[in-house]
Amino acid sequence: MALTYREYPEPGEEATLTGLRERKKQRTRDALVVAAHELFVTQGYETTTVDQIAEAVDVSQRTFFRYFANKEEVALFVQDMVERFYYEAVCARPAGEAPLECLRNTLDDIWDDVGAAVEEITPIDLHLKMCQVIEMTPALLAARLRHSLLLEEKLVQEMARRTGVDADKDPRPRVLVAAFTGVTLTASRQWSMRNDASLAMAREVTRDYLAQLGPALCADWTRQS
Amino acid sequence: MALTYREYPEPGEEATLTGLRERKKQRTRDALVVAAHELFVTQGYETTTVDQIAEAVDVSQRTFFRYFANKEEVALFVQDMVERFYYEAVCARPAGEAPLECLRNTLDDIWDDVGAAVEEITPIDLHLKMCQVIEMTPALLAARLRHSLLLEEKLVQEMARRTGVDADKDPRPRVLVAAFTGVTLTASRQWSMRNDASLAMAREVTRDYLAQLGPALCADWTRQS
DNA sequence: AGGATAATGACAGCGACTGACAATTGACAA
DNA sequence: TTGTCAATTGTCAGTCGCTGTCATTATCCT
Repeated sequence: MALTYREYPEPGEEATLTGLRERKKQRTRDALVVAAHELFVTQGYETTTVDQIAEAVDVSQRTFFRYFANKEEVALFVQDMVERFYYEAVCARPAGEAPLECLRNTLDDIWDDVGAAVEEITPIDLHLKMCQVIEMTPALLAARLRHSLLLEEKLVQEMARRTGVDADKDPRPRVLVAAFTGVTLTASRQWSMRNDASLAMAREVTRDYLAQLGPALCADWTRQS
Repeated sequence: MALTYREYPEPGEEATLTGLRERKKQRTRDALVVAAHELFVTQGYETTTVDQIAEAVDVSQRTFFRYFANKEEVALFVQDMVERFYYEAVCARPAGEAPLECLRNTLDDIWDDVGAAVEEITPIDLHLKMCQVIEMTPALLAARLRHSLLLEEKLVQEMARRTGVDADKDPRPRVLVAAFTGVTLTASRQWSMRNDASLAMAREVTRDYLAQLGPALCADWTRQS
């Protein structure tokens, strides 16, 4: 069970589109993603078989499994792309920012670019509906949380690097990132369960939730925040 | 895919040990748990088949699936028991405490009782090794995170109830619980990866991590905390 | 003791996934 | 252009997780 996606920009390896072969592979993979998402959204994840997905793109089931290690992977493909996107945006931040600011500001900044990146693979509407399917489907939700944990570890390393602390001695990088991603996940979960979900809405909800991090830890909730 | 365990104390339904039938079922179930955990610990989760577990307890594979909805469930059985244990301890707390204090103090208080509760089913050593297997095995880690999310939602409701706020309007209960469980999960993860893991150690690591919640959110990490 | 009820075993079947091998297709040099 | 090599794909067989069904066995209750 690969934890990273094969076929995708390894660090240092450009996504070379040269050659008919490469282009054909990209097209097949994207077609599989879109076809799978459409099936998942219309008839549900569990009730969709891999054979159906393969048939929709007219490849063999075996070929499907050469592109995606398992059925979950094709379902989480776009979300994972967004996560990689976020991580790289964090790494590209100026050095001056405080850790929490860095994580939060990055999130606030990338939404438009995320939308563009998603559109290159699948219609945004489909992606939004797919987000709901992920939240609704236990197996997908579980896989999503595990993927988030992988991102978390990478963010921990980056925060430690930025601040010059040792993540193995000082718990603060882990604590910060854990709290941050915990709140972010909850926000995205609450967001996707709304029926008026949109990218703009995601930005707002996430911002609101993160703004409550300080007040929520406070002892006294009697005053309205 | 059941999200709760069948056969187990539903609210209001006592775990009646009356009757030979009930006792026999409990024994079979516990035997399955112990046999499964021993196999998982010695030869790994993925490489252990359900047939092997069933054979070790001398029941049919079909019977195994009458006790556990899937292979994951038997692996997470004890951890889930601990989570239920924690939740009920939270609900039994005095009303005066502030939300974060309540969650933290409960955690600090229950470790001994948790140990006793675990011992009733499986040797603690086995459970500790099983915790490591869970962290190491992608499928189990994913399932564990999803189960934690279920607990999270229950804790949100309880925190909202205690403080008299509406969890659908006020984001603070969700934000607090998300940050708290995020940090707690990270702590338990770091703990279980140590090779000197013990229950006492778990208490310490978790306490340390939670104590860093405030400082970690702080802008300035230049001073050693 | 005996009938109702619950637990189990045996079996057949589906879907996810994998290894192996043969067939096809694009890349590249002669 | 053509022939060779390597990458991609399809086919097939097989394992494992999991489920429905039905006959069999074991407990419960009067």
